[in-house]
Amino acid sequence: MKTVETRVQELVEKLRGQDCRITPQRLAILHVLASSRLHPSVEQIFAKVKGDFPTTSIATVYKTISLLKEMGELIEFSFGDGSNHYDGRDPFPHPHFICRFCHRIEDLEIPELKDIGARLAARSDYRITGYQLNCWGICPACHAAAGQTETGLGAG
Amino acid sequence: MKTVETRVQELVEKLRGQDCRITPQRLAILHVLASSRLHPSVEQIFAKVKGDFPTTSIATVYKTISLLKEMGELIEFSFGDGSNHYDGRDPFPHPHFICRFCHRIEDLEIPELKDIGARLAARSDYRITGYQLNCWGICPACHAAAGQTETGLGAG
DNA sequence: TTACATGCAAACGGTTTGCAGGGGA
DNA sequence: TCCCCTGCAAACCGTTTGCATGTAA
Repeated sequence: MKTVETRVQELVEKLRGQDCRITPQRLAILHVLASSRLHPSVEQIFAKVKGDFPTTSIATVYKTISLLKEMGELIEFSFGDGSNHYDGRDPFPHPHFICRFCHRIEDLEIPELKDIGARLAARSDYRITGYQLNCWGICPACHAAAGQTETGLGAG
Repeated sequence: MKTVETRVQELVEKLRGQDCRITPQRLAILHVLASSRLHPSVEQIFAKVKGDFPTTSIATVYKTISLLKEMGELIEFSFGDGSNHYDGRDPFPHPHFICRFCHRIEDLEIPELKDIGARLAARSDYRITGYQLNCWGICPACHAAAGQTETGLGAG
């Protein structure tokens, strides 16, 4: 995985290539996106950027996010919690894990599903061009913190 | 797969078991949920129910949906199109396909991923209790209707 | 008869938009 | 300098809530 600064520079160059200007606010947003492993919401990105630029508007965050999304440089997730979440580190589809208790969102390594993308893309009748695999459950921290009663594989 | 009427009766009995009343509006909602293969939104369910009960309120649809969701009798999806979609025919997780052009949502048969649920549940470190696999692409109808340029496996 | 469901309207919260002023290139 | 970007506020829209009335059991 590339470093945070490498990814920021990559995004800067892609924006410049689209005749977009690199403002201090945008740079701060890019840095949050490139460094956040926990798939932040717009509100969370906004909160971090505000630390450096207190006058920042949430509309600016939305506009930059929208720009990057159109360019295919970040993945948008709707986990049904009311707000969307974003992965700006790795815009290529990969499995995610959402803890039912603390709601943290992490990348998930599933070795036996490593080639799921190729398998899906190879299907001839449906022309699959992208996917999202989201898994819900209990993260190690929450599992350790409390005995758990939920078992089996239920809805969503 | 069970018939529409069988599924409606099943839902009726589960609601009765929770001391819920079976009103004509609810019965109509159950019928739409049990018969819709295309994973309707609340607005779409509302439109169908209104055909039989013109005075129906959308709040009633939301309340019944919420009830069934809590009972685990339907799956809720957020595909990022602004509204949630529901599967009341089969509340057990299974892959879905969303057409990028006509936005239809269908169940997807992926034989080689038939045991994905078991594989995920068997993972010891993360206690996975549910999942959603959503695939985006071009449905046969849209593919036939127009030449397509999109290839590869891009973001979500 | 009575507790629950309905339907209306207002509230809510995340997202989008319009616009005047500011600043990157 | 020029055009894009910012920040504010209002609009937007799916969803939730409160409450008086209606109705299933």
